[in-house]
Amino acid sequence: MNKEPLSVPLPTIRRIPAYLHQLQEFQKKKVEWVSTTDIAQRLELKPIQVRKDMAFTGITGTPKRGYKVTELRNAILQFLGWNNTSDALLVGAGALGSALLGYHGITDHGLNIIAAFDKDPAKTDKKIHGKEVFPVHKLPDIAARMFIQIGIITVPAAAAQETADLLVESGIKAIWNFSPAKLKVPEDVVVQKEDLSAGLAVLSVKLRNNITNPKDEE
Amino acid sequence: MNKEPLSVPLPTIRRIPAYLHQLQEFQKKKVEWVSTTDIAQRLELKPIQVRKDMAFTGITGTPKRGYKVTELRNAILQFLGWNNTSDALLVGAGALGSALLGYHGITDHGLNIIAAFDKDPAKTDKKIHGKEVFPVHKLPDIAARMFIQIGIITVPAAAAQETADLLVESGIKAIWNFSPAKLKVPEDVVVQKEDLSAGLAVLSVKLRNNITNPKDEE
DNA sequence: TAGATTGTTAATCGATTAACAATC
DNA sequence: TAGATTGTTAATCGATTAACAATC
Repeated sequence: MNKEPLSVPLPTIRRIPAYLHQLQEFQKKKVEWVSTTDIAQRLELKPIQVRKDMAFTGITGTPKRGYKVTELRNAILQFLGWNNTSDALLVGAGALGSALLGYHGITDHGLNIIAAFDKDPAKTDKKIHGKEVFPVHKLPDIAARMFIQIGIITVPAAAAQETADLLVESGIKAIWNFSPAKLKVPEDVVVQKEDLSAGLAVLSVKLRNNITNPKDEE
Repeated sequence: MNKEPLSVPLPTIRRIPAYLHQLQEFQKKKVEWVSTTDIAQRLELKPIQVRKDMAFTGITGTPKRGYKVTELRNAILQFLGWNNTSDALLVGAGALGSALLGYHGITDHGLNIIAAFDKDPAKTDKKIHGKEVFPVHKLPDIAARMFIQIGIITVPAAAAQETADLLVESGIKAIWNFSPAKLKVPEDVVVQKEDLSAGLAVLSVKLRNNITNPKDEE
């Protein structure tokens, strides 16, 4: 049954980086053991949920003491594949693309952006935050030569599908899509859509509810 | 029972901007009627799910024909409160903050970033993408005078809580938090955490699964 | 008209939470 | 030791999906 690894619930996967963040804080403070009660309190979650999530990393704790901080951290890095960084290419050197190029700490998340691409000649053949920006026609060659697996799309919606097609042709196997467009890709390519507007929608609705029903703390 | 408005499922709220995007595409093409089958197909969702979600906007369709594009679009804008834009302030004029300042189309999402703030004097008293960047000590006065309700945090994790405190003191009621820190705020302030690392974690796990189990398309 | 699509009610599925025995 | 915390099994909750009568 090759479906086993996929069976980790999506909400669990999404919470795991927050656990990692906490564990790194504990590690900085030289704390050796941590309980799910500690972690849950900091993240405003229920201890039982943290415990259930932790189980997916394969680490077992010890009753009364909790988990070893370092061991748990390493297990999470392993689980996410963030212990060694993967190379990635970014297409679309606009405002958002530049931000990702300049985002230190993205390497802590297992990603190393090698270079950027843009079809606007005004943006190419210079560096943004120390990364070279190439004309987009150079992408297939560079991607293939370096066996890049991950592509990041930060182009406008209208250009997103053609960008995805180009990445796929160039051998990319995973796309981090920051455009609002739904991408069509072959089944062996995974896409993760990062949708700011979804988050903003939640904020908008929460704000409206809070104004309409003050003190509604449930 | 004042809990009623909150009872819209969170996943529904997150999907709604994607529906809006599709409806605007249809509107551009001068399409008058749209069915949930159409929308679902474009977003790779089930029609029944789209129909269930639409019900929360209060709009009813007509059997055999579907929904009126314009009517549905307006209902969604109304539902999200994106029909008139709210003013917002942004704190942290680094790479990500600059990106948000330069992000056209954020006004389509009901947000109008009035100004930015930073505590680094090197970044202040100039404009980024046409928006003034002020020293952070000027925030309370500007926020109060303009009755700003929304604050955007794009500072590093270490400075996130103090930024949140400042925003709250200045009368902000909603915080869009792009830092990995969990913020403590009074109960009448809503926080939406935007967590890139959660998305990247999902991508990492999907990629690993796809490599380990090729052809696993389910 | 016939067929596609809606809205509603019920069934299923999956994630969260609770309960509790085991234990360092 | 006593008490806190783990891991497991069961119960609950909420969202998704299915079924289907109503209908333009």
